[in-house]
Amino acid sequence: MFLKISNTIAGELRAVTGLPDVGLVEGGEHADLASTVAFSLAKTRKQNPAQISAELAATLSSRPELASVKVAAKGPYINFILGPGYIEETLREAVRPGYGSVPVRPGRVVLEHTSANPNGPLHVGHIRNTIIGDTLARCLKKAGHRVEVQYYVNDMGRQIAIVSWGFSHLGISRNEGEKGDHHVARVYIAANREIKSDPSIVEEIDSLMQDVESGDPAVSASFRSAVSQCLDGFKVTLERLGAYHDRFVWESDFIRNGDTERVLDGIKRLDECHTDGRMWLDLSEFGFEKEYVLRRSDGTSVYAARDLAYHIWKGRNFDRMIDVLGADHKLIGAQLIATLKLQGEKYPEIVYFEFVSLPEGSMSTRAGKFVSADQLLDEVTAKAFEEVTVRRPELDVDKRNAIARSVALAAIRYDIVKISPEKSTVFDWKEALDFERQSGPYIQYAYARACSILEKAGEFEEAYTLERESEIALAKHLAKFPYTIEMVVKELKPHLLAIYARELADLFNSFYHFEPVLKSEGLTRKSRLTLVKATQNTLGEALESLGIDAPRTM
RNA sequence: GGGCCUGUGGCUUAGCCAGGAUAUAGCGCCGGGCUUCUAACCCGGAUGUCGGGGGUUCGAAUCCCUCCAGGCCCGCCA
Repeated sequence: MFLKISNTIAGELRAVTGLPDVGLVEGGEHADLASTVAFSLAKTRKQNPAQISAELAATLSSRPELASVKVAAKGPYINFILGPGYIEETLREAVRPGYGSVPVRPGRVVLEHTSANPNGPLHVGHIRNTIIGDTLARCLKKAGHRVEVQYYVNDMGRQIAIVSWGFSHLGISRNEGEKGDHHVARVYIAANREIKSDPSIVEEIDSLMQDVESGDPAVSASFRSAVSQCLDGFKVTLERLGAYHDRFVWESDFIRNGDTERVLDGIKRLDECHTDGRMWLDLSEFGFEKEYVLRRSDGTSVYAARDLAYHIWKGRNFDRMIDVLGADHKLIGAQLIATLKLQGEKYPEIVYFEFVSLPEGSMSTRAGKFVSADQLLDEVTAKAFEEVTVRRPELDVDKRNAIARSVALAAIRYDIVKISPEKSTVFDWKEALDFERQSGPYIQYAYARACSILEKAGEFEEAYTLERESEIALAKHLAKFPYTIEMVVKELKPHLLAIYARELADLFNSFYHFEPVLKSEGLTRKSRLTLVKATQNTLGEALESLGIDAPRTM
């Protein structure tokens, strides 16, 4: 609704001024939308901008397309205030199930996220990737895109060789009840300690990497076993996080099926390719000084070569590729894109996020310095259970456990997704365990409240007459939901939805405290109930897109 | 040394790419509000050289230059 009226107003302004850019901005407290076009016209027309805006406002007021919009000049600004017709149409749309969704669009999108190395459990840094990626996938689907979500399993890297070596040399057995990924971390940390005290082990690691690339069955099986064990642990964590992958793609498959060799053969023919024992690309025409090495002098391929094969495969099977990667991948991501361009292949859109560190410094799986996602989930869930028990002591344990799980997931996902990805953050237990303002549970609570009102109200006839300030502000925000989803998908910025949902909950809570719903009467009651229903529906859709449960009671 | 990102009240943060009207919220602080639709809530108040300095513009948190501070990257690692 908001999108539609914005386009109409912009179109009218263009028609009236003849300018392509009509300076349409948010109106703040003055209006719903405003135009600053009078400033730019002031120069060419050599007139006072206030005079121009007054004239334009008068002209626009008489346009039939803007019949439901109040147009008024205020100084140099042209203000647009959306009227009752807009509110009514918004409410009619917002009460419908699936509000904000659009029909399926042509083309398929492949979105890769998380793809952490299987050398230890997912930690609070990795799950920033998971949550950004999963939220994007949900928003893309809501916006009508067909999406396949993939996890790229780095199963033949040096880290995995170290884990494999550790398993066969250190005899570290799995503890009772220990998750596979946590066990792998202990092996990995111990193996690194061994390497540090005896650097000659590095030769054994190198030899393992050569064996796996040449397809040695025993070594491959050993790698695969370690990776599978870790991945099984990841899957449990991802499930708890409410994040879903359609497919796990194994890096080694691109060696086994010959894709990597074929890709390297193709690259060999490029002018930018140099072979001096190793094989590398000169990407200086793209501004990269660094040599982009694809094959070692011992003949084995490096990660970049396999990644190239993976992306070419994705590009040929999908219409659009999106990768979610840590900011440490910026250089290699840009090199990957440059190389794909050289080959005339499709290249990915990459969403980067900055690092999450601990108060004591950066996280390191190798050094055992990390807070695992499992630990975070456990502690937040325990705290949530305490909270639920205090607030709802009458509920039985199962019910309280269910709410606690839902609240914990909301707290974790929201805490992470609300921060714009380009901001590096420091993990803070106090914030993670806070379920109040600007949190996921806060939004869930608004939803549960709306559900409670609707349940008590029973059947009612919908009506669309809103008069109070808090009602109108709420309804106007509902109108922006489809626009917000559009923006998230267009800009690949999931935090916009997080901010939107929080603002919606804020406005609903204010409305709730100012205007009685069930105790009001007649048209007012019907209209307010319709507003509550529209809000409940929109909050539900927003929460679903954020990967957060929408509990009817909490 | 070079490249990328970040710097907004004591703390966290939106807005920046597509420049506009007194800069968005939260935490914390001060003061109110639960016999009233779920107080995981609401209302009011104090708190800002939008890192510093130049520039462009009628207008700069937003664009350009420069400096400062922090993070990340610059492996025949992934």
